[in-house]
Amino acid sequence: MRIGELARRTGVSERSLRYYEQQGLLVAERTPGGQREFPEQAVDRVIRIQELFAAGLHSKKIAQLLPCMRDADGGPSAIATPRLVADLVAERERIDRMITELVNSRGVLDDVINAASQDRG
Amino acid sequence: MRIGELARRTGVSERSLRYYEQQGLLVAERTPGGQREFPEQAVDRVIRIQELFAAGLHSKKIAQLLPCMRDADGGPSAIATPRLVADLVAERERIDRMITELVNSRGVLDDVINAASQDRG
DNA sequence: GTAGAAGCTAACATTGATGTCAAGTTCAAG
DNA sequence: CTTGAACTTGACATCAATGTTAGCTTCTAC
Repeated sequence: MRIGELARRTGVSERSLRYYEQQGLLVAERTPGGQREFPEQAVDRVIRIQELFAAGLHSKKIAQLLPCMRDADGGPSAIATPRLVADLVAERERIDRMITELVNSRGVLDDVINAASQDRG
Repeated sequence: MRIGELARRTGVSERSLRYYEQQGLLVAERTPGGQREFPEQAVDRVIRIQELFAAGLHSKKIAQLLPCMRDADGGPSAIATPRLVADLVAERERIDRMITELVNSRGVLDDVINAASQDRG
């Protein structure tokens, strides 16, 4: 599919998709005229890329990580190096702390929202 | 306490603490010489501010939110307006989506880490 | 072949919290 | 009083993903 459809189907801007390709996170064929042709599988991949961005990973690390993920259509095409594994373990710890913080913040918002709705009966 | 101690005890840089005060997130007395004097309670508050930042709230929204939180030492000093409540509900939904994404990403990292460690037995 | 939608590259802007540096002031202890 | 640590304000820099614009090209359908 071309970039417009991918953008529509993932909710990610064309600008970002081009950026992802530039960073090596997406691979696209090119038509003779030079337009990008993404595989169907790109939809899932974009969604996972977004999740990893949301988790605070930088594009460089995501680029290293992606080949080691098992895709919908098969096993991973690479195994993480020990160095990468160490990085990922650190990221995982960071994500765990982040989740804790998010849960706490969610609780704070809950309190404030509940206090207000209770105040107004 | 002065800013250095607060920075040490919260792990937040002095730069950020000054920024928080400027944004109305922290209130500090001043010594006759003009130095900030933070109350003991600022430690908890800074930690909660950091959590809210981590949750993706902007300083402006946090500033609105803070007076409505119940502090360690008492009830809330304000009740959220309906407008603010609507905002907070939206933020809460965003946080929920964010947690979901984080959990997914954590799973991806787990897979890659496990695949590597298993590969090396 | 032509019109309009969709795509391309490239460059510049934005955002928002935080880092950093400079030049000067205050504080605490001898 | 003096010295050094701690503090002040202000300005400028950074980061990384994304927005925006401009000028040009390709594709699709008639």
